[in-house]
Amino acid sequence: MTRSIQDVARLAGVSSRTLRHYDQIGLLPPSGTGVGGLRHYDDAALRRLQRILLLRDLGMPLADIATVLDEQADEARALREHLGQLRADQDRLGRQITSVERTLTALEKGDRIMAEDMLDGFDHTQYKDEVTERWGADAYARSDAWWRGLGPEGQKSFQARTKALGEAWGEAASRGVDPTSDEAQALAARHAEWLGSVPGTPGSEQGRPTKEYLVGLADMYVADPRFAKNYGGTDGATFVRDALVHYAEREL
Amino acid sequence: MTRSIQDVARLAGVSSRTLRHYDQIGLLPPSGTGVGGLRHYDDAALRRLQRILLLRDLGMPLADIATVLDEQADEARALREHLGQLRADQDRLGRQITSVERTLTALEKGDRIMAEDMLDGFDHTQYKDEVTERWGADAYARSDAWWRGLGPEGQKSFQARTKALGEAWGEAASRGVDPTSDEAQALAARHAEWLGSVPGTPGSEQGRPTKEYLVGLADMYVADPRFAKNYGGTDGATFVRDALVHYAEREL
DNA sequence: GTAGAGGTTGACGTTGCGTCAAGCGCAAGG
DNA sequence: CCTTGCGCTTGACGCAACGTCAACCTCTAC
Repeated sequence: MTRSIQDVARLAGVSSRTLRHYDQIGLLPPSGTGVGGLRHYDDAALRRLQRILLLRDLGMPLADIATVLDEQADEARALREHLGQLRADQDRLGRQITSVERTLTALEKGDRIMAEDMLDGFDHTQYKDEVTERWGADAYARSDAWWRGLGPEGQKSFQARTKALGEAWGEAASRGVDPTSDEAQALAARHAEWLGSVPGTPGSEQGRPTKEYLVGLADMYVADPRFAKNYGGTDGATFVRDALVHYAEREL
Repeated sequence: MTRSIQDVARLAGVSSRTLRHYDQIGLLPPSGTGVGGLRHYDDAALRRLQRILLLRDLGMPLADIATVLDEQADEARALREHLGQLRADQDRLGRQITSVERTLTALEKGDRIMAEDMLDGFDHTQYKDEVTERWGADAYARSDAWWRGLGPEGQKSFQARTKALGEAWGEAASRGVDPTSDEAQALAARHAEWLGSVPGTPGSEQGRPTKEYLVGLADMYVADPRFAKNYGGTDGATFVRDALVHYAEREL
């Protein structure tokens, strides 16, 4: 028994266009054609369609489905590879989500927080006492809440960005780049954007730190060895400061 | 001061093609053009590019970015909507991942037994090579040892039970029985018990398969025609799967 | 004079179909 | 007999975000 393209489409819950597409790419040719080129499908074709749709629903590209079904490829291996792809996508989505959440938080509440987490080797509790003393226990609590709210993924993502930024600075410093050069200024822009993504940073409501905050922070990078070590010591920190100050005066 | 397209591309870490694309769609026109149509970009364009790239990295479509940046749209609202989209994608991915994992589990652990005794007309050596290749000689040897250990009587008995079970499923499926009905659930129980009697089945130590194994297997019945044909094709296999999944969720 | 670097404008390829557009075969109705 | 109309056919464009040629131009350096 054979069915028309519409019958098959209804049975399988897809459009007839999809079936013609599958025919076109050779994924599912009809079992035969009648007058006027009308496609008809037998049970074998239906079963093949079911397998196709299952794999498709798993997110596998049609090209991969074709090879798996046609060439008796190692189905398990294909699925494992596909699983890796899916997990990678999920990770990326998770990072994007925490980023968007962070941006939203900054936009909506503009919470108070200080830069201790990322400036101090990523141990955001390391300077708890100092932070508490300087900005109050309340501020610390909120900062801590923000940090924990990021979740493991978000924290890792944030640390990765922080680390990448620090390395870019260090690399540019070691090459003796001019702090006022385009390259250094681009880094400064990234730095400012990064700061702006941290809720509580003065100016983060606008997505970028205030000029005063940025300049003050830049000085601190040089003055405070805990900061300086993240940028290759005093020399590196000096470079960073000069670049940031230059940036702040021009852009902010 | 203005920069060439390559300068901007390097500074921002994108390709010049991307910049020309952004020009083409009106997202980021160059601040001016020189001889021969050479594009050049000023600082304002660079800042706009930075914002574009930030939003792009958050996974926002270029079209949305354009509206957000140009029409002073509600950025927070746009981000929230985008966040919803991201979360939906993540959910879908999560479901796909668990589905693939289940399918893989069934493929890797289940087929070891099923490939020989049930899927292939009860010729348990027919796919010896395939089994050996996929899961190692050790796995095949153990399965084979179990099978031989049953003796002629035991083997005949097992085959009879297997055959009877398959026929009962097929008969119920053809009558259009509800997978959640008592009748179908009783069959599911028999099926689970049957599985539990096969050494190597996850959970067989307790005499019944684990929930995960049963659900994964159920999916395979639909996905793999070698399984499906034992239950009257895809339709029958779908019925069996639905009944088994329902059973697994309630009983295991 | 000529090569090379760096730029330009097309235009096609990618993925999985949705969505017209134009035309054909067959049945019912006027 | 002719017209509708349904169901189907084969193109062909559109979408997202560019990558990747291809052909051509302009300025500089040797």
